[in-house]
Amino acid sequence: MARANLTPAVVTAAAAELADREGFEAITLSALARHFGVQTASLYSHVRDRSALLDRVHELALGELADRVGMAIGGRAQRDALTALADAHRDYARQCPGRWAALQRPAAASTVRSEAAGRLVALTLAMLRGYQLPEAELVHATRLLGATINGFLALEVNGSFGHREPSSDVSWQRALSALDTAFRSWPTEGNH
Amino acid sequence: MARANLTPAVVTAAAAELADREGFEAITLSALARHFGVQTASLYSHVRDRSALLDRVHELALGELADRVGMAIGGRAQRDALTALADAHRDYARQCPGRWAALQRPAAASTVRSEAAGRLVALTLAMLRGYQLPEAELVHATRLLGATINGFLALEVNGSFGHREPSSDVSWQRALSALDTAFRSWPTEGNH
DNA sequence: CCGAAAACCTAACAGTATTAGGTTTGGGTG
DNA sequence: CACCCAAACCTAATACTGTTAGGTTTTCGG
Repeated sequence: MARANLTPAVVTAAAAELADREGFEAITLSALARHFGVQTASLYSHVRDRSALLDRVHELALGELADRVGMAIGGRAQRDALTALADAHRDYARQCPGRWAALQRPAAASTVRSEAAGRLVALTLAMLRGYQLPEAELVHATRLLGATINGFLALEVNGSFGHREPSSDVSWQRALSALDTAFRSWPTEGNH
Repeated sequence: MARANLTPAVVTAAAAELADREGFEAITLSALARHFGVQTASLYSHVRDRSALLDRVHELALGELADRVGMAIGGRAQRDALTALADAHRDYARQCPGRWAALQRPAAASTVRSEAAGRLVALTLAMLRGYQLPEAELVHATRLLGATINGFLALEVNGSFGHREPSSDVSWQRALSALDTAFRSWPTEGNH
């Protein structure tokens, strides 16, 4: 049998595809080894352990998401930019559910310092700056934005909205409207 | 050795305490068996399998959360009620992180129909009705509320906010203000 | 061409869930 | 009170999983 000639990047990519296909929990060294026609133990030449592999998938997903967000918000401002950023997240969660799930676990220290993380933060801040918030409030706005988007998508992905009417698309519009309003009329000091 | 005299409820309670102490992933039949001084296989007399056990913890947590929310929002309305409901969630997530984590996984069909779930939904709707939203919008408001609260707490619990300044308490206040504003000025038809 | 690094393997261990079937125990009934 | 049966518990086995240690093979650059 020809050898697989694996690299950390190849293993990580396969893990991401496996996660999208069969769920994040399906990322297993055994399954990957089977996929490559290799012994499980051999993977340890390319990845420190399972946890490190999941961290790599996390960072991969972060980079892909940042790419999409960058494409989406270019040239837009305020609600248009907000919608573009949020929809980019939502499309990613739907098209790559396994990768997206990888983003829900705590980021490794190295991921926090990664280029991908910095890029996504920068894009988010760029979008928010269109709302002219006080500089000191940007961090709170970022947290609210992340909480709402991730919270909504988590509920949507795991089926908490049921398949009930009305469609969650309408709820999504309402959520974006609420965020847009919040950013346009952000409370200032004294106005708790 | 005297026998443990287990019941499904006792096993579930121990699983919940284990989760709060060592994390949701630490809920393992082996660990519970060790805790009770019993063979792992013996637990299958009381619980169908691990998945069913996690579902039971989920439902237990749902009931406890509904209790707290019920206590919290009594006699309050609008922002006071919103704050009480949200803080009840937040306190629960902090004091019972393992139980709270159990709520993040998809609810079993039986849990959806459970008394606890119905009670929490009813309390949430009661709070929202104080805002005089159109009846057809209650679903969307509920989804936004759940998304924001769960999303915020998920980010807070897994340390995504870092331990950076400013404290997430301020961000929490901002999020509640945003929700309060959203509910008070909910978009009506034509007002996208 | 050859030597070293990288890729891969075998072997082993530990922990986990799960099933099948047997044993003990305790409480209600004849 | 004896018995008996259902529930509680056990033993034994299987099948995964992750992980480490150390050996073999392939490949590629000098």
